[in-house]
Formats: sequence, structure tokens, C-alpha cells
Amino acid sequence: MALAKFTTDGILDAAAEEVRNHGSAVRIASIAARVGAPTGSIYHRFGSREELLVHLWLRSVRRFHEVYLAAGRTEDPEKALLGMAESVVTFTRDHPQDAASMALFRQKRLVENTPDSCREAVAHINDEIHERLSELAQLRYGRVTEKRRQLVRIAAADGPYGFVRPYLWDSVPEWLPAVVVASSTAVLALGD
Amino acid sequence: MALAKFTTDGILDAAAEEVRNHGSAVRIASIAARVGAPTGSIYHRFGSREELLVHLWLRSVRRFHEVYLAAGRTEDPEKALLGMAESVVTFTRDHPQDAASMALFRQKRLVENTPDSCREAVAHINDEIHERLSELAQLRYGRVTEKRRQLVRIAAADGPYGFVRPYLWDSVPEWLPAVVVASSTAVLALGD
DNA sequence: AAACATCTAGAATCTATGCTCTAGATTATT
DNA sequence: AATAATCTAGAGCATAGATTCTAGATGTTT
Repeated sequence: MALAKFTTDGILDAAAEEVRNHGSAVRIASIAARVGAPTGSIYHRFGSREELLVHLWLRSVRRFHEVYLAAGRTEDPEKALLGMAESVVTFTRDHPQDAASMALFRQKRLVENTPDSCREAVAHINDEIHERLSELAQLRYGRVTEKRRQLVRIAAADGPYGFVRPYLWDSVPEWLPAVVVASSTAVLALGD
Repeated sequence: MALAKFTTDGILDAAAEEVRNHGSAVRIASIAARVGAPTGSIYHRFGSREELLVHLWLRSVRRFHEVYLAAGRTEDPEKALLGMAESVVTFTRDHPQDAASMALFRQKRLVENTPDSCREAVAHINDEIHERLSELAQLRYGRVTEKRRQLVRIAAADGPYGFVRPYLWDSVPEWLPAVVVASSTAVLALGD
């Protein structure tokens, strides 16, 4: 076997950089140029541009989930949810490339038209998160209703994401975490 | 003179529909097909794809501003700001095509690389809004600081937009306005 | 060292889509 | 009706960028 000069992770790193700069308009040629490889070498690792981007997305989402779940392991459920909300912002600040890569797709749409080789991974990537959010909804409210389930999702995930989104391509203001926590606190209170 | 079979507005309507379905990946051919015109007729009205999309964006933004400013004319400044926040959601719900079209560009980036014919319009389109938000910041807080200015912008604009964004391609949940108002109220309170 | 597997190289091909071009149709004006 | 201005038609051109192909390099195994 030959020693790989260009690793999968190396290519994904380059792709992430390019995504940070050009969004979903990334070109294979730019990624290749950035790692110093010819485009052919990219296709040796990934079957298509689409497949490459999905792999990048998966890697970034997994990295985020680690931080996000850690923030959600706090005992007190309210604090856990607010910690998760805050971690969306701090992760974006600390890992802008991953944050930009995560914005390439939305899971729901991706499952439907993704290369077969990735479908399973994409389909289940959020399972653990959903489970934890359900638990926390239970702990926070006692009796869980549909509305409360949704409030939890908005407070801990969708809302914070909405607040950071404008800053995915710039840098995150230092006061943003406080804004997110205040907002999410208010949203959770709507369920009481 | 010949009577125009395909009007500017008609083409933009078709483009808006296409944007609602395919986002920024709209193809000229699809727009043409939807109005029943050959692609050449599109180019008779618009110099380029870019120019067409910018015109569409401008039209949608103007329509939104009308609703948004109306909501902000309320006497009480806190109520005015919350009304504006809420109108972001209701406008998106009631005019999904325009909402999707507005998401095509962000003004700040657009000014820099827009066809010359649109630059002026793009550059000044937000002026009236900024003016009104400044007034309201003054009325709401008395002494205006940089932080308070930002809180107002987030509470009345960026935040609400973040909350609706996930629903630009689906339909807006009926409970979303209440969530936005709760959130924005909390954000404004951070300035007290 | 011979045979093998894997990886790199990068030119060549394919494809999608924006855009141009010229002929002709349509309506207003005189 | 003649003329002019504007608009439609839609085939064809141009280009960007993804993808493929094949020769050769590089390391591994026996």
C-alpha cells in the first residue's frame, strides 16, 4: 500500500476553510488548491462533491454535539437547557469553520437526497440530542405537552441558532451569549 | 410600440415562486418556463440574472418595510418595538414568497457587488428603518448607548428574523409570534 | 527484488446554465 | 397603409466547474 499524502481529514479541513469563505459555493478546485492536491486526488477519497460536503457536515455536527451534550449534563434542568443554548453561541465563536460547515445543510432536507453511503449516518445523527432534550423537558416541566416540547427545542436549539446565524460569516459579538440566555429564559417561562 | 406580453412584475412574481421552491439556486430557464416565456424575453427586461434577483430582493424588502414601519408607528416605544418584532413573523407567514426572496441577499454584502444600476437603491433601502429604530431607542431608554442601540436592533430585527428563518421554506407555526414577543421583551430589558 | 495495491497527477471530457443574436411579430403614430 | 419602436422567439454560443481517465509514482508484502 502507498502512504496517503492527502488524508481525508486534511481534505475536510481545507473544505471547511473554503466553506467559511465562500459558503455553499465551494469549488472542488479551491479545496484541491488549498491542500496542494490535484482535483483527481479529491475524487480518490470522495465519490462526488456532494459526498465530500456531507462528510464535512457530519464531522462538524459531531464535534458540536460533543460540546452541546456536555453543556446539557448539568443537574438542574433549567440550567442545563440554558447551558446548551449558550454553548451554541460559544461553539460558533470558537469553531467558526465547523459552524459554517454545519450551515451547509439542514438535516431534515439532507436525509432525503444524500448519497446512499451517508444516509444512515445523517438519519440518526440527532437521535441522542433529541433524547436528552426530551428528558430535560420532563425534568423542567413535570408534565410534558406538545407545546412544552416545542418550547424546549426553541429555547435550547432553534432560538440560539437564529441569534448566531447572522454572525456565521463574521465574528460573534461578546455580548451575544447574555442575549441568548435572556431570550431562552423567557421562552422557557412561556411553558409555566 | 408593442404591448408587453410579459411584464416586469409578472417575471418577478414567477421568480419569487421559484425562489420559494429552490432558494438561491433559481434558474433563469425555470423562471421563463413559469411565465411561459423564452429565456430571451427575460433578458429583454433584465440585464443579467444577478440584476433580476436584486430587483426581486428590492421589491420584497420594500413590501416588508411598509408593514414593518406601520407596526412601528405606535405611540409607546416598547409596544412599537415589540410590534415591529412581531410583524417580522406575521409578514413571513402572510407573504412567504417575499420572505424567501428577502433571504436571497444581505444588504451589507449586496452593496459591494451589485449591478451599478441597483447600487444606489440597495445602499439606501434601510435608511428609513434605521432612523425609526434610533428614535425608538431614544424614546425607550432616554439615554442611548452603543449597547442599547444594539439591543434595540436585536430585539426588533435580528432576533425575530432568527426565529422565523427556519420556517422560511415551510410554514410558520401559529405560536411563533408569542415566542418572539417574549424573547424581544427580555432582550430589551437587558438595557434597563 | 518482484509483484501488488494504493495513491497521485493533471489533462481531457462532460454538463449545466447563463447569455447573445437575429429574425420576425405586434402595436402606436402619422 | 407606411414607418418606427418595442417586444417575443428560441436556437446556438460561451463558460465554469464537476467528473473521468490513464499513466506513473510510492510504498508493502513475500
